[in-house]
Amino acid sequence: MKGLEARFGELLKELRNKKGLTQEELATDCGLDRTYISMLERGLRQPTLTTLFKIAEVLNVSPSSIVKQLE
Amino acid sequence: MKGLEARFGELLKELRNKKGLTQEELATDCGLDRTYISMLERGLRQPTLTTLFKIAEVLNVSPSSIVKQLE
DNA sequence: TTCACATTCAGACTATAGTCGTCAAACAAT
DNA sequence: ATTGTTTGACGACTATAGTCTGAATGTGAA
Repeated sequence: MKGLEARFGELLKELRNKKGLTQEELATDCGLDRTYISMLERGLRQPTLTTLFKIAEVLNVSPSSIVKQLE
Repeated sequence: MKGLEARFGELLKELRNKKGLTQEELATDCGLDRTYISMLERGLRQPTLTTLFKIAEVLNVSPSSIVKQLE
């Protein structure tokens, strides 16, 4: 079983691509750093709650739906 | 509108009490520190994803249901 | 090829998640 | 009043979330 961070990273990349955003666009819209988004997608970092909420808002999905896909 | 950390803290306290656990019992079952649980409940800290999952498991609720109550 | 854009990687940095030891406040029970 | 239990609060600490700059690598189109 893959780690939680890795699964979150894959999902994030998938959702971002579905919205047609680059990592940099997502980052600036979230008020986050470009390289940090890259690390999230590669499973090298995991978000805090508020970061999850910021990302979900920009991606137009509910934070809970993201979490649900990780369960 | 109250901050996300504060709302998470209140919810955590409510769920913990509903299960009849002390902060210390919850902490050891989660593999976390007692003082950290105290800080979470007081809204002084916010969890990362994996911490959210650990806590949810011990409380017998789904992580997404916790997040959903914060939206 | 070359140009432009997207992503990875690396290092140094700041902010905060999370630990640990301890003590005091609050609240029960006797 | 005292004993035990729970929680709050504190400072100091370690681990990691998150920033910043820049360079290397990839990708695709002209």
